[in-house]
Amino acid sequence: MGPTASGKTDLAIGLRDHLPVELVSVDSTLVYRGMDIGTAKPSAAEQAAAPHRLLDIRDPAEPYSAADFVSDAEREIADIHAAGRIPLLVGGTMLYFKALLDGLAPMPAADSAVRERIERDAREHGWESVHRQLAEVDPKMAAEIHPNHSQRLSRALEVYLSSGQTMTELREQQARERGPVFTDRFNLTQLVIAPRDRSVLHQRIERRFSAMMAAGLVAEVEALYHRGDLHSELPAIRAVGYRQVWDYLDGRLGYDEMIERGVIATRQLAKRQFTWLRGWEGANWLFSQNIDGKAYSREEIIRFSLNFMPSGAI
RNA sequence: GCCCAGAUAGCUCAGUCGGUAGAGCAGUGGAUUGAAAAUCCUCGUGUCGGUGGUUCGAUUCCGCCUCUGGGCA
Repeated sequence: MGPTASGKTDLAIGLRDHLPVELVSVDSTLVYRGMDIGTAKPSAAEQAAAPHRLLDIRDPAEPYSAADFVSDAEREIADIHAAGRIPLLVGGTMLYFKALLDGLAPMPAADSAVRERIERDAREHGWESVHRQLAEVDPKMAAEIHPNHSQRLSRALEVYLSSGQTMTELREQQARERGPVFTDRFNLTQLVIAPRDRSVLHQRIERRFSAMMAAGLVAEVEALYHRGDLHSELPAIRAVGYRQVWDYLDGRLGYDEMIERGVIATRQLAKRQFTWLRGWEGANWLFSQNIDGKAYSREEIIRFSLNFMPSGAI
């Protein structure tokens, strides 16, 4: 686990030379085909040397979800174990990690018709009205969710409207029926890789974004743009970098502004990932720079991470 | 050289009929159960360009200086 641009992929590939691991991507954007440069997807050469699972499994028009990930990842993990190898899950989509570790409540999948109905209701009567409706059926959830948080408000009401059960009830059911948790089922080692100083990560992010531009990010997004069936509301097109280039192609951002907004969005993503990671139970931190700010070499980082591995694995 | 307009938070700017100032963006901390690279919440003292003057009190009014635009030479 680690924030964007922290060197996760590089470490994972390096570990493959030392341990019998198979890589499983934990990333909400790497699942999309045709989105390679902006997602920093491992190159063809890297994938040839170290195959990643759960890459390129969706078209950008198709949404992917935390629940999809959990079932896909469970399947890959079982498959890797069956082959007598160790699954190495690598990525920065922290909700996916959490969903895999803690499980999800038995909730209905997203329902676009119900979702649209709630959207329309919100447009006509405001989100306060949606919040009030939720408070009537699920006061506990309504109290937990900020009235401005349209996305979570919508989902909570959607769960009730499409299943007849409230999110609170379904979570209680999840707690009651909880089987053996992930950490009981498997011998788990959790590693976080990140630089010590935020400013170092900010520099890496800026440099990497420039490299993405040089590698042809605009052309990559242009290809998606010209397909005609994609739009800016899709999860894939809302991804960091893609959204800003899309706005540039739409004429809503100038070239320099596009780059600036893209870098800013990446920094903000990293900040949110840090919020997840800081409080992560069971995380072993692996800093990619020493106390003086000097960057560790790839070999040093690999060696440090091997120290955390259960001896039986090696 | 002259005229005009500016100079206020990291950036763009608002404002103070004279009582030492606040928005957006950035940044920070947090939340997060089928959109999560999404979405939402919290946090704002800075010689108000410098220096003299008027005043009980000047970032605000006046003079001079410096710098930045624009115009005229």
